[in-house]
Amino acid sequence: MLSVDADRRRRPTLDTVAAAVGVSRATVSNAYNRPDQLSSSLRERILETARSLGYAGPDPVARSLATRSSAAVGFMLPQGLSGAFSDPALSIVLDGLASTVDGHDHSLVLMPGDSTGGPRPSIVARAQADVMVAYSLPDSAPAFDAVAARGLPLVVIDQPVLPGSARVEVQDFLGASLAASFLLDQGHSRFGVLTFALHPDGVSGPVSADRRSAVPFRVSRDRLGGYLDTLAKAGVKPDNVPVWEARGSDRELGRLGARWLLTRTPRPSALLCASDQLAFGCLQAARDLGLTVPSDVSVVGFDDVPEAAYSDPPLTTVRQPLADKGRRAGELALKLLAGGRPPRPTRLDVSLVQRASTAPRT
Amino acid sequence: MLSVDADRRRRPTLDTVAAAVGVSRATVSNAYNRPDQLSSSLRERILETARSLGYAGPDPVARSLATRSSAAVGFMLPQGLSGAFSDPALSIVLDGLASTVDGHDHSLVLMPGDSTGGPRPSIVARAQADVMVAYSLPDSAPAFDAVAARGLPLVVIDQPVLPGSARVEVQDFLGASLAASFLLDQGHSRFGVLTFALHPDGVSGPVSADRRSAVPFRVSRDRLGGYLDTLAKAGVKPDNVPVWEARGSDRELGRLGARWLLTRTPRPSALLCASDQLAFGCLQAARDLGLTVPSDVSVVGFDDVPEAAYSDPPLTTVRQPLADKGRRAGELALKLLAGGRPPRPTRLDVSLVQRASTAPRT
DNA sequence: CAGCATGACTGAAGCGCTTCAGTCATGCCA
DNA sequence: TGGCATGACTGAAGCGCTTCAGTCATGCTG
Repeated sequence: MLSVDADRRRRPTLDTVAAAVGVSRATVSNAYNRPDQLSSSLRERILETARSLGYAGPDPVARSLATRSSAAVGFMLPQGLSGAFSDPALSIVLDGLASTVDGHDHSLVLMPGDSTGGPRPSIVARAQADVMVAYSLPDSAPAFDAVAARGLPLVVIDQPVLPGSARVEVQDFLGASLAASFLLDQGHSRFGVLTFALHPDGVSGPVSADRRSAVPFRVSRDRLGGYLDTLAKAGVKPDNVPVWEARGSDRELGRLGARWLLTRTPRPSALLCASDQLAFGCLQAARDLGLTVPSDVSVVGFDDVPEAAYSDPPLTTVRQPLADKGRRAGELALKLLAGGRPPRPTRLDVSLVQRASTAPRT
Repeated sequence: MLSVDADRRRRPTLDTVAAAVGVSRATVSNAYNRPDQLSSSLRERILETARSLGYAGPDPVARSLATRSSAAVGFMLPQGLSGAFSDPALSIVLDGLASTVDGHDHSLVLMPGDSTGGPRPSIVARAQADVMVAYSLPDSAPAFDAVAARGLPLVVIDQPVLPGSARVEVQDFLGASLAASFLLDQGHSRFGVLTFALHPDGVSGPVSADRRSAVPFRVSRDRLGGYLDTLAKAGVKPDNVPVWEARGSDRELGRLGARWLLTRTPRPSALLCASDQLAFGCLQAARDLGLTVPSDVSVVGFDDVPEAAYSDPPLTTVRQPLADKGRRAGELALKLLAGGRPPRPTRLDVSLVQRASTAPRT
């Protein structure tokens, strides 16, 4: 402990190096940040001395203070990382984002959410980032106020418009509607819907009518709405469509919900899921119950994660360009950072990918 | 652009608030950080004024500079986030870590690696974190020097000891050896091994003898070594065991490698994989080739990710306590931050989980 | 050779905050 | 009433860096 403290206290600074070389602090700073401002021989000498003194370069924090920029983008998640990373869709988005900002020498600060459906405001208030990206937080999450209070630029992904923020999103409603139409065309008439969280309260279970109103997660709202509205237009009353809400989007929660859905009477001949993970759970549940997909029951997912092509059977699903979503968000973040105005929202396309988990109703 | 700049310039600071309330800057600071240092009525007044002025609390960067602590832990990855997050094992570790540090109001800064097998030194040098966690980087990655140069405390996961660093690791060699012994006991004698990267150069393919030496990734080294040494002790010469190196650890790369392994002559009756993801790829490859698991070929994985219980067939695999690994790393990081000395390495247990992807040789 | 552009380096003013040694009433005890 | 502990607040010294307006030789032009 003592020695750590001592280490800290002794760490050389710009001044140390400047004194050792016999130049001004500004010159040493220039040696690192503006090589064109000094002769290369002097620069070499400075760098060499720095090395021998154990000086690792300008302190990032002090640098950030002086430049008023921390070269980092904050990423706000609706839940803890556990839930987050078990969702491959998020991983892909995050990767797209990370590679974009990393390419511009910005780092990524992760801000996990809690039961309120987003990071705590105190976390946001203290995060060392100069632009924030929100990923599918509930509408009016407290985190948004915290971002606004700091006056940080904001990019939202899968989120309704917020004043002054840039936005990238996917046509979730349309995608869901494509899937529902497809199944209707295949002759199905008894449906079940499996959605992920409608509310951030961590509840799983059958969805009552009142829980279906004022859904704060836009994605859930649109996918569920896209399914139910399309069915309703075709004459399938929402009241006759059992809906299960899973508190997260993973395979096991999907299995649980699907078990419930597949034991309703009459049994649905088609299951519409809000994500591929949930759909994988359905495949499992069907197996558990001795049902065959797709002859006994058709299943569609949403996202088209890579695994959807390899499941057994391969999944019919709604494709959205996940990596693009992340990349685009990264570009927007960098643009806002550079002082750009938020452009009009980027809307990404969806399409239905037909594989083997669906079949015409026999 | 103008307005953003103006916004920036106008943002209130502690001084603005202090002046507005008519107290000293120190008192405003105390209102936020040491409520016991002033009367609660004054504190209320300060907070109220701050709110009305649009002051969001002390600037995190300035605060970090003054306190010489950025309340963040850096996480260094061997690859880009894409590869990283497609690996559920990493996600789980990261979640354990994140929830631990988040509970102590520390944030998480991600530092993705590149083709050198770790984050670029420049990234490390500029990262605003006061402790670093390295996850399975290659031995002597340049990132380590950068950490050392900054004098930051370091926690390594799955990594050989580095002077002054804390360490948590899993008994990979033992785990691999358990799996190999098990298959030997089951009567198998023709094996194939599927490993993830031995070197950070992004090469996939059959592994030659020279590539097998001086493997910089400890995990790869130990798992591969555990497999081959155990087989060798039982009389199965390493030269007779085909080994495929996948450049990453995902299902598709596994499938590719398994296709090669399963088309060797004689065909292996058992496949030993360095990860569950690779093993899932084997299951797929076997299906592709019209082989049945486990009657035609047995497959074992490594990690025991949740999905291993649900694959078809469920995977026999080596279990390691992934979440614990992350949590423990988080605790160590916090401990080092508090000035603690690195304790002796934490060694986590492994065990073999038998499921349905293995069978006695017929 | 005067005049001037150029290159190389410096001084000092911040960036916004924390912290610690004080200062100054106040109230209490003997 | 003197002495002193206590609570409330302040002044000023940093934290380590960037940046911009200079300063000062130096060499080039006409």
